[in-house]
Amino acid sequence: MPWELKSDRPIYTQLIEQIELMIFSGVYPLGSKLPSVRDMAQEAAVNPNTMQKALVKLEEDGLIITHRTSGRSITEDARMVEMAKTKLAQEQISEFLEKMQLMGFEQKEILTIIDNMVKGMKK
Amino acid sequence: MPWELKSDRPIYTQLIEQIELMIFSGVYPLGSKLPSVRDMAQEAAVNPNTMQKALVKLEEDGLIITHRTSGRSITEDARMVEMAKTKLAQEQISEFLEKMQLMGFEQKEILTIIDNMVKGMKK
DNA sequence: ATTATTGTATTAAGTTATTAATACAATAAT
DNA sequence: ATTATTGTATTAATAACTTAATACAATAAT
Repeated sequence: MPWELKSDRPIYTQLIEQIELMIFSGVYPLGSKLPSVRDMAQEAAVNPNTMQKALVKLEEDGLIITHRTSGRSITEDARMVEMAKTKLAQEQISEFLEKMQLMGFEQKEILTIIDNMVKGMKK
Repeated sequence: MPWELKSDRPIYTQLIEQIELMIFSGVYPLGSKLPSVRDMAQEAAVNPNTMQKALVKLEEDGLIITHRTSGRSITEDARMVEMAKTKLAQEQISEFLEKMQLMGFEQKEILTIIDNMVKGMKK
């Protein structure tokens, strides 16, 4: 796992994204144990608190479970992973729709525009 | 125009939004002259540079034209206003779609989810 | 030509957010 | 019981961003 950390955005958000992807893609299988905060921090060459911050967020999203003194593990509930994915998506979406409405777009317009843009996307 | 400025977000972004709405809604008609930066700043009870920052952004978006020493005016081109609106929208959208794709969503999924959420919106 | 008004550039101050350093608390392992 | 390992909490340092203060430059108005 090549932790790719750029400096144009907060490190902890990048950690969140990459760990998420590792969970979604099975690098960390459902139910498996995660390395300790300190180990993960060292591997990513990051301060333990920064890694901690990322892990706490992932826990809030339901992807990770914390066992007070015996470390953390990935949830065993596959639906939970799907839900977390969807929850994150919906956060993005409502944030997005809110902005669009503030800009004065009607719902129909929004759908039309997105539809066009999606069609215009590569692949 | 009751400049409503809260402190939970940068002031200049709020200025941008409100001026945009004033343009879209005709408070500042196409081609009309804007008050000077200093006047607008005073009216909004804000530092001139903060207002300046907002105006520069609006200019980049094509809504406003700057006449070096004789102030600024709203563009006369109605299509320009529409385009600016659309441009802003598309920035929001591509940013959004990018995130969604990073999260591993397929295009079809994205459309479906948005469709559902829009249907669930009030009004 | 002078003055007043315009936008701009530069710099500093203030504020918020991010990251790091360190100490603490709980418990599994021995 | 002791020790080592775990996550947590608190505080400090750093960095980034936002806002403000001030000085500059260009030109329309007189």
